[in-house]
Amino acid sequence: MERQVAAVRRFNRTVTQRIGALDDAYMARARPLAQARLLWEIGPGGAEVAALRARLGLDSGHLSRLLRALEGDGLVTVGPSDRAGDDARVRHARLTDAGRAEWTELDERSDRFAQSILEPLAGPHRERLVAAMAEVERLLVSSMVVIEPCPPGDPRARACVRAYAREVARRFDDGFDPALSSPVDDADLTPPAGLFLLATLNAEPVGCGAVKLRPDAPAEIKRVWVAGTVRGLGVGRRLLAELERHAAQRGRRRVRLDTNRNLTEAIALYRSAGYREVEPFNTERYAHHWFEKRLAPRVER
Amino acid sequence: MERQVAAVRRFNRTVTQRIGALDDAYMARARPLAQARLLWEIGPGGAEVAALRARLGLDSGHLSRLLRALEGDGLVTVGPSDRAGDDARVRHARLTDAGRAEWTELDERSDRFAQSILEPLAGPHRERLVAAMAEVERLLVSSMVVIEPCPPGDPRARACVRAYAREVARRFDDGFDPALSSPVDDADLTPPAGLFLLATLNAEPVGCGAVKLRPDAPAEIKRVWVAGTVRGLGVGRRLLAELERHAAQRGRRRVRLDTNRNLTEAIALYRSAGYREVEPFNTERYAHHWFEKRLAPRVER
DNA sequence: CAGGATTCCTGACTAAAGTCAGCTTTATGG
DNA sequence: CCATAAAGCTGACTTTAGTCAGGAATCCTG
Repeated sequence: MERQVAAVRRFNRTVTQRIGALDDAYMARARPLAQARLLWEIGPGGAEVAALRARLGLDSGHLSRLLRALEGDGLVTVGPSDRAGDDARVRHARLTDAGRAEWTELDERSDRFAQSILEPLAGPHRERLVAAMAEVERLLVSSMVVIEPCPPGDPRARACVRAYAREVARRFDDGFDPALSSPVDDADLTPPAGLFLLATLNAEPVGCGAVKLRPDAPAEIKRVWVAGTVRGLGVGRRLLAELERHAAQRGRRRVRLDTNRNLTEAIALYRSAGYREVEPFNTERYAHHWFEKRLAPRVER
Repeated sequence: MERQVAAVRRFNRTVTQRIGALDDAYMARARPLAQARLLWEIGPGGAEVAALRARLGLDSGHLSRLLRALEGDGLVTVGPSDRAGDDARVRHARLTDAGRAEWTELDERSDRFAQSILEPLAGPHRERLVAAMAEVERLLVSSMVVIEPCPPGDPRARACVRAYAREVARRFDDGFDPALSSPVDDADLTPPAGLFLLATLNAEPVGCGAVKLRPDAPAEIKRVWVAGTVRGLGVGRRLLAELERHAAQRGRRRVRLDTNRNLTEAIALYRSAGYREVEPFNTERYAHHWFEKRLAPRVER
């Protein structure tokens, strides 16, 4: 671990600092960095002011002033949304022609900067750098995924469950009709009857998982799903572990689940997480495999 | 190439930006970021003011003021070097006990930050991240190596040649006595009689190479050396290519060199760069292999 | 439709960063 | 020993960044 920490620190120092500083220098033209970044973030398609504030993490007053500055330079116009019926409080920033030209310039500079990094390297090294960068990026992204309890009625939770249903419908041999599957009630996934976990990346939902805690039955895990964009990065495993931890904490000694034979990664995950296949314990229409795992009793924490 | 540029840009954006910002946040305690960075950079061993200025890229006035601020807080003392005989204009910054305590705190924060990146990842992913980070770092470092012509009498050039002699003395079966080797005159490596190239990383010399251009003989390459810290990153290949380019530009159609059998990486490099082994063309005491390469005639540029 | 919540804006600041000219002290090369 | 250069300091700025309290317009909810 110590060695790993040292490696991460060295990386932060050389890469983050140096590249970061250079990137800023390339970005800032005659303009203050914050303005350049904002212009960039608005982009050719325009953006809502609220979204910009969230993405750049700026104070509302500060952002307003930056927008006024860009407006003053004739690069941006800020006005209400063009679609009628939209919330008229929400304002929309758009690039003018001059702004678009400036944006293109920034885009090209960014390209040139990336090229200047690749250019001194010989072909194979170049390919290795790109591959390693992609790997770092993927893994860092996955380490930024946050998992927390969430009411199953939350819109983000609903979005995940819908995505889950869509995917399952695509992958099951005979499609998926929710009406034929045993239904799950929101109340069963709300503490203390159960728990729904939501995985988010930068506040965007990217996964979910739930556990049902019936009074004197084994805990039952449902709806473990991970978005394609972060699959293969251990998010599923983290969700599962978190659900098991919760069940153990609530005194359950066993946890079980059923799954479809086409969900091969899920089955692999369950096996490698210590689940053993058992006889069917329900009559779920779409299930082919039933798993169970014994939990070590855990102290309340 | 386009795909690679896009990958680098995505990396710059997500990794550099996010990690960079977080790193700053961890670094800055109650103190302004620039002060914290400076304190960190001074380190437990102290540092010369000029070195700090170079490393942090700060204006002399700005740095002075930052030092005064840290001095005012009792964290740093600035005075002349402790060794007698040193240049008394050069001032040396040292941490006080309080400053050392603060430094330790920053060090621990940096550790904690690195841990917070690793912690959400499962073991194997963690190892992959560390490996990928190391790879990115090495390759980026290599892409920051600058190769340029340099007078062979320059102190940095001399340092490289000394390092070359030391290494060669260690690796040759029978040591290396410069007196027994055919001597190379500085004048032969100075334009137009020849060329000496220096490879530097952040202004530190990390490699060299030279070519001798006798009037009507093939160009002869000498003293290609790369420091251990950047070996395996294509610096040797770049040096070689640059020397060949120069020879071609000066009208030479062939370039040759001799080498010792123990310099296996060098031999592999020459072969893969298109050199073919030829009969001995000189009586160099330490040479076992003689190589030659035909150059494509190149237009002046 | 009243009252509260949202969204964005402005005014009035403070803090930090960065710039530049000129000064003092110390080295160095004839 | 003198002229010149180099290292670092101070004073006197300007520019950016960031904060916070209110205020107008718009929306939502009962």
